[in-house]
Order: sequence, then C-alpha cells, then structure tokens
Amino acid sequence: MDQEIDTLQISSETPAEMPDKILLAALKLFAEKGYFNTSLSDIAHAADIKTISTIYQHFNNKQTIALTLYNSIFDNLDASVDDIRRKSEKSSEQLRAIVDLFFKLTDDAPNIMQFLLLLKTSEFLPEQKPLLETPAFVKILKIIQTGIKAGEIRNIDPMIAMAYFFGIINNTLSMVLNGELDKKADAYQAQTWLAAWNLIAKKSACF
Amino acid sequence: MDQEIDTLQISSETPAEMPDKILLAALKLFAEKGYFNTSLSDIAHAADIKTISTIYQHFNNKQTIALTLYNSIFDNLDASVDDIRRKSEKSSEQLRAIVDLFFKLTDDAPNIMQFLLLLKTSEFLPEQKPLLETPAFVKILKIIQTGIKAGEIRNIDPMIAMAYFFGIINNTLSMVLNGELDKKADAYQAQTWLAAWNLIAKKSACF
DNA sequence: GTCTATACGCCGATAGAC
DNA sequence: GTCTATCGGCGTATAGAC
Repeated sequence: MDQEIDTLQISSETPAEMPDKILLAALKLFAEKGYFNTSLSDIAHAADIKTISTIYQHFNNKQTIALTLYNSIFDNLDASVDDIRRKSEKSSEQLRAIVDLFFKLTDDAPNIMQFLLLLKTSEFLPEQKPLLETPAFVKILKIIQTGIKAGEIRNIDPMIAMAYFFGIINNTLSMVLNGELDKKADAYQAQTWLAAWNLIAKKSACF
Repeated sequence: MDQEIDTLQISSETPAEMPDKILLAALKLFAEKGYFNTSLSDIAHAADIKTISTIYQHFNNKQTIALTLYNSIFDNLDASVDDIRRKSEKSSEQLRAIVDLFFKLTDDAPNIMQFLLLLKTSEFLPEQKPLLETPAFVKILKIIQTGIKAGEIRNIDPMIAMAYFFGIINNTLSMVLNGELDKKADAYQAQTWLAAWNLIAKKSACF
C-alpha cells in the first residue's frame, strides 16, 4: 500500500496548503487529547496560525473539521480495500493485505490509526456511521463471508469471525499506540497475523 | 461473582441514597453520551434533582464524580480479581472466572462495562492510570505469567498473550455493548472463551 | 486573506435565602 | 438540605478594519 491518505499527505515534502495544515494539526490534537479537549485556538496554534478566524475561512465550524477528517480517512480506507480486493481473490491474501496496511499505518501515520481505533467518533460526530457499518468494513465483512463459502475460513458467524480477528489485530495495535507495547507495530506483525488468521482459518489444527 | 459493585448497587431494591443516585445517573449518562456531552444539569435531571446545587452538596466538582465512579469500578474489579485468585490456583480457572465476570457484567451492568471498555477515561481523568496499569490488570498479567511458568500457557511475551486474549474478549463484548452483535453477551460466552483460551494455552493443538 | 475586537451562550461553580 | 439567583470564564462564532 503506497497510496497516500487522500489529500492528507502523511510524509509529504511540500509544505501543506492551508486547509491541509489545519486538518493535520487537528488530526494530531484530536488523536492526542481528544476532540473536546482541543479548542480551535489549539488547532490554530498547532497550525502556525495567529488567530482562529483564519480557520473559519476554510471550515464552517469545528465539527466540520472532524467530519472532513473522518471522511478523508474512511474514504481512503475504502479505496484501499477496493484496491486489495482487486489484486487478489483469496480471502486469506486480502485479509493479510489489510493487516499489512493497518500495521504500516500504525507506524507511519499513528494519528490516523488513533483516530480509527481509539477515538469514539460517535461522541462528536453522532450522525456518522459506527466503524463496522462503514463501507470499508462492510467490504471486509464480505471478504470474510466469501472466505467461509470458499472453505478458507471456518463456518462460523461472520460477525464473530470479525470480532475475533480484529479483536486481536486492533487490540495489539491499540496497545502499541498507547505505548503499552514498547516496540514498533512492525515487530509484532508476523506473529499477530498468524494468531488472528489461525483463529478463523479452516485448515488450522485448532478446532 | 455475586459481589455487588461497591456502593453502586446494580440491582438493589432499596431506592439509592442521594450520592449513589447521582453516581448512577452520571454513570448511565457518561456511558451513553460520553463525559463531555453530559452536563451537570443532565445528571441532576436524570437523578430526579431539581437543581445542580444539590450535586455540589456531595461532590466538589464534575470531575470528582467521574473519579468516584472510576475508583469504585476499579476497586471492585480489583477485589473481584483477588477473590478469584484465592478460589483457584490454576491460571486457566482464574482467567475463566474473570471472563465469566466480564460477560456477566456486560449483560447485568452494561454501563459499568461501557465505562471500562468504551470510555477513554484519560480524556477526562488524565491523572488516572490507564487500564493496563490498574491494580486489577497488573494482577491479571501476573496470572498469565504464572500460567506460563506452570506450563499452562505458551511461552510468549505475557503482554502479547494479554493483548490477544483480551483482544478477543473485549472486542466481542464491545460489539455486544454497541449492538453490533445482536444477542446477549451470554450467548457468545462459551465459544469466545474457548477461542481466547486456546489461542494462548499450551496444550492446544494450535501451534 | 489575515488580524482585532467583540458578541453570545453554555456550563461549571458559588452565595445565600428559606 | 434543597432551591433561586447570579457570577465568571472559556470557547465558538461573527463583524469588520487593514
């Protein structure tokens, strides 16, 4: 996955334009302190802007900033999942690629993963869909369902498979993001993938 | 586990005294809407109190209410873990009892589990320890370490074992609490315990 | 297009009557 | 011990000068 996160360049060299500067500052602060603990002044300060007014040149209000981030992140995730589904047919390989993406993002763009995994978006974006009803995750559910039909994945409730699989993946990544695991996500990727996949895979000797 | 949650009776018949009425109302609202979306007026209203002032008779400020809840919940969890460690020596049985407790609480006292699993307490109680540094979870980590030494649990990093084990358990319970799984937690308990335990147990045919 | 100044509301918190 | 009234501040948002 070499696709950038939409207009939100993770590691671009060109200094960000104003709207992106604001979004990046907001993303960082939301991820670190939470939505309600960051004021527009905080965002302005972090974006090297003197006053709050400039923010209103680009966004109608604070919530819109969060919504723009939300849409950018989930649109991009959705596009990545589409990409992944196109490149392979096997559920195992598709899930593997998604796990790759998540681990890579955790190391390279932790703020984005914090937004995805740690923030309770329903508290400040009540209209938005919860994580699992998001297009990206609906597609991931389909991958699992396909895997079950194809005999790659054990014949259990797909939602349960998803709960277990991403329970392992996301909890491990959450602990990396929280500093409760001290190495980079990359160090845990291989064994965590194995644990999660073997748990739902049919060929495993587990069940 | 028949122990009540401290002074916070979950299903007591006797109408709660004033401080508990406030705490129960706050717990419910914090769990449902989040800390920052609930005002003291909301709490007063939910506690059948006419004005906010009455709250200040019992608590110094809003944060203290949250802190009292936090302490009550974690003290109780800690006591439960002590109980469990006393009743059995085997790590498997101890972990099993903890899982029993979590599933039971999810069905019987969802607000408490929402507070535990879903709320980001660091956002409104920044001084408090994160979940895993809490006495209860330090003891749980010890259970896992003991299990490794005893040969019950695979010889992996205890933190990783914890990440996987509670990744499965907590994510499943989170999905129940969010309504993403439609049955009661009880319906998923047996298979979820098996999945989590087999993942870290040594005797499993998995690895 | 960036800044100054200001308006407005909500909420946490307090004083004090009864 | 419960209520009325009110304060003060912060944070969102806007109007308008330059």
